[in-house]
Amino acid sequence: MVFEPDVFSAISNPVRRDILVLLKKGPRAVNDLAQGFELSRPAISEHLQVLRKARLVKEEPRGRERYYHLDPRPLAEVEAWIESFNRYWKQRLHDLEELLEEEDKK
Amino acid sequence: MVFEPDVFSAISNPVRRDILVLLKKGPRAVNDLAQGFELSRPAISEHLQVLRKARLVKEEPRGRERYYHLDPRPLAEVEAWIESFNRYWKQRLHDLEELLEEEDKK
DNA sequence: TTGACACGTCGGATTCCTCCGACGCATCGT
DNA sequence: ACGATGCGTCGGAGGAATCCGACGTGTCAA
Repeated sequence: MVFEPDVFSAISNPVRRDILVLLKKGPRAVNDLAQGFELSRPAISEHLQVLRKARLVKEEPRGRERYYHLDPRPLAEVEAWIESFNRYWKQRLHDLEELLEEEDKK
Repeated sequence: MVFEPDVFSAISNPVRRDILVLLKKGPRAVNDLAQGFELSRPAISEHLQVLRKARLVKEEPRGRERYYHLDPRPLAEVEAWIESFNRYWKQRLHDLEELLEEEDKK
C-alpha cells in the first residue's frame, strides 16, 4: 500500500462506491464481490484494502472466506463538510431575500 | 485537460476542498487565492479548472482579474449518495432493536 | 503606446493510482 | 496428507493527477 487514504479519496473511485452500494444488501465475500465487476480479484482486494483503511468496511473471516461488512459511519465526516456549505447557501438565499425586501421599500 | 471530473473526485483533493472553504467567505481572485497555498499560481489555476468543470465554482471576470464564486449545489449529489447510507444504517439499528426485543421475550 | 499585471494553458517531469499475474498462506473437502 | 479454493500482497506496467516554468493574451495605469 502506497498511500493513506482519507474518506474523501476512498469514495472518489466509482468502483469503491459501487462496492459500498453492493454491501448495503449485506455482507459479501471477496470472490462474490469481484464477480460483479470486470476486474481481477486482486484489484477488488486492493479496493477493499482502501475501504478498510478508511474504516468504511469491516472484515469478518469465515473459514477460508472473508466477508466484508459495510460501516457507513465515516461518511459522516463528508456529510458534515458538505453541511457547512448548505448553511452557507441558506445564508446567501437569506441575504438575497433581505436585499429584495429592501428594494421593495423603495 | 485530460479527465472529466465528477463532483466526487473534485472534492477528493484537499487543496480543492480548501479552495471551496475559502470561497465561502466571498469571491476571490486567483492571485489572492494562490497566496493562501504553498503552490504556484498555475497549480491553483488548474485546480480551479477542475472545480469549474464540476460546476462547483463560477468565474466572474473583472477587468484583468477573475473572481471565483462558490456554487455548492453540485455537492447535493454527494449528499444524496451518503444519505442512502444513513437510511441503511437506521434500518440496521432498527433491526437490531427488534432483535433485542425478541430476546427479551424469551 | 508601453511596461506591468492577472490569468489560462501547454510541455514535460514527477508522483500517485489502478491494475494484473505470480506467489504464499491458511482452510476446506476428500 | 493432499490438491483445490479463497484470499492478501508484492513487483512492475500503464495511465492519470499534480506540479512548475514558460509563453501568450487581454487589461490596466501612466
